Amino acid sequence: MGGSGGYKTKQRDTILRYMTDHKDSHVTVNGISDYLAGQGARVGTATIYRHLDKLVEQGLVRKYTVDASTGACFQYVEPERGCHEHFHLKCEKCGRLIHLECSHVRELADHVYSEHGFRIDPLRTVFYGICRECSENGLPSDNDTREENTENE
Amino acid sequence: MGGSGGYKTKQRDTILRYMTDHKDSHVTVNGISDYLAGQGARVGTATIYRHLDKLVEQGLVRKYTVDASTGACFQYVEPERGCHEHFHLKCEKCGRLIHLECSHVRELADHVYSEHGFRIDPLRTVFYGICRECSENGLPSDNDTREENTENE
DNA sequence: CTAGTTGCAAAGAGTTTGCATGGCG
DNA sequence: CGCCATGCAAACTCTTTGCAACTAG
Repeated sequence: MGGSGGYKTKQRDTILRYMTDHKDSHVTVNGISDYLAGQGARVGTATIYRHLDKLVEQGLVRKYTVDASTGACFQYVEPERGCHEHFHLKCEKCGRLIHLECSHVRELADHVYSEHGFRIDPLRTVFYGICRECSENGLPSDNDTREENTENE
Repeated sequence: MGGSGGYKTKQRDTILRYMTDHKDSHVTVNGISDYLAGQGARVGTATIYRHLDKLVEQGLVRKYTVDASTGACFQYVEPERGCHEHFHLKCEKCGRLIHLECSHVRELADHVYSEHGFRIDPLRTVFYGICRECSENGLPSDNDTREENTENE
């Protein structure tokens, strides 16, 4: 493929380093932008999007969308480690996104694949529900969670 | 408080009927809007969003986001079929929605609740991945699935 | 009559694109 | 020097909100 892939620029470096530094969390374009701005290493939003796109194509970064109005999340994927086997929990009340790294989940994924022939994509799949904090602080009576008009953001 | 749930209006009826008529496919707000406009039963976009939101809260409709720039997808959930009891798998390639009735999943939900304090909402949770048919017919070489997300739409 | 509902348009949020400038090679 | 990369702002798309008119109960 033709050479390209690109020049080695300061911005590309900055973004990639940010991604590798945050490989354990999902980051948003806004988050990157703000952080870099705070570091005095301001990078234009368009540039961030363009690099992230390239990285996704190269398989170095995964992109997933939790909610249409929230914006996409990105995460660095370590080439050596292959696929990350962790899932995400999203609280419908506080909107928090929680990491779930748990052998049970991996087992489930294996089971669904071998028994049902369906290969679950862990990075795309998000479990919706109510997190511990919200179910403790939220309602005294927990008779029906769905009624709680969520302020989805 | 509230009440509601509401008045019985022509628009609500129109939208709900559209949803039940398309229970086997995922629809977008735009799709609904266009279709209704073509039928002479034009309904404002805001109204569609508002009703869909309510229907989601009531558990009659499921919402999921495939891609930020594509818009959210909605699908009617048949109350009689007890879809509240099980989970769904959504194939990212063919778009099919598969019902997963499996004790393993419930076990996982239980585990996540007892160990991680997170209560998963089966109604809203959708597992994304690739279904059996697509992974068999889809790619000639299956050395790397990750690359195959071209026509994601 | 009262309160929820509708629709339009404006406001927001996230993402993409055009274009002139700047930097890598 | 050629060509890709960068930034800014404008353009777009999807979604939400404000508000006045409307309608179900």
